[in-house]
Amino acid sequence: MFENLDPLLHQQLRLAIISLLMNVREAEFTYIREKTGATAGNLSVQLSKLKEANYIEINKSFKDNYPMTVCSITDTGKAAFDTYVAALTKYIGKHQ
Amino acid sequence: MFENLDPLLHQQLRLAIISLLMNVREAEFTYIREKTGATAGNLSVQLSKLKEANYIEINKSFKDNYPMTVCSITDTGKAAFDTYVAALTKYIGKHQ
DNA sequence: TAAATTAGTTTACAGTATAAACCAAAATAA
DNA sequence: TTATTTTGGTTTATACTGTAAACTAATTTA
Repeated sequence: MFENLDPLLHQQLRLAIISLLMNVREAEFTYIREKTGATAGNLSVQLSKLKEANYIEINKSFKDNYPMTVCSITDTGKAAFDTYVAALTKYIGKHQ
Repeated sequence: MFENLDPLLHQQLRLAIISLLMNVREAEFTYIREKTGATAGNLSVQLSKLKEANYIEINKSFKDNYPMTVCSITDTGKAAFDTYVAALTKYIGKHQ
């Protein structure tokens, strides 16, 4: 009746990150930080977890002499998000 | 951009409980346990948290000489669920 | 009368989330 | 030039949470 909700996605900040990345090709660390309102520390940790699960890719480079971290969602991440949304919808389905 | 998700509702079992109670006038402990697949211990803890927040009411009585715990959602709980669903929808909105 | 079942609660532990502390380089101010 | 601040992060300590296991207590069954 109630499917399991992917614990990696069922967390506010990580869900917000993935939600953002579903809508853009890629996004900078700073951009994600601003959009989500997260602290840099927290964001760094949660991005690492998403990367470990292969839900996102992280590319570190330099831009104007400053480090720049660019993130993008993987196919695995997209699929996980779709599955999560489908499951979640069954919890809240009749009431949206 | 991303509203906060009520942490009390943003948890699988508690969300399942509330989701169930949105659809019935009241439900027994055992019924909720079967529907959610939770262990009795976990269910007991999470019901207590929902009660503390006044999201549900818990009535303990006896039925056929056995204790019987009956739960129902409060107006506060209904409002919280609606708010939660509205917020959550913004995270997953475009992809449902 | 011993064992199993029903219906829970309590609690100890593992896992998670988060902010604070930290790092390093670059830019700016004094 | 040298101190201070800013940028862009990472690491880590702590508090919080979720969960299963252990427990309680009454009842039923063998």
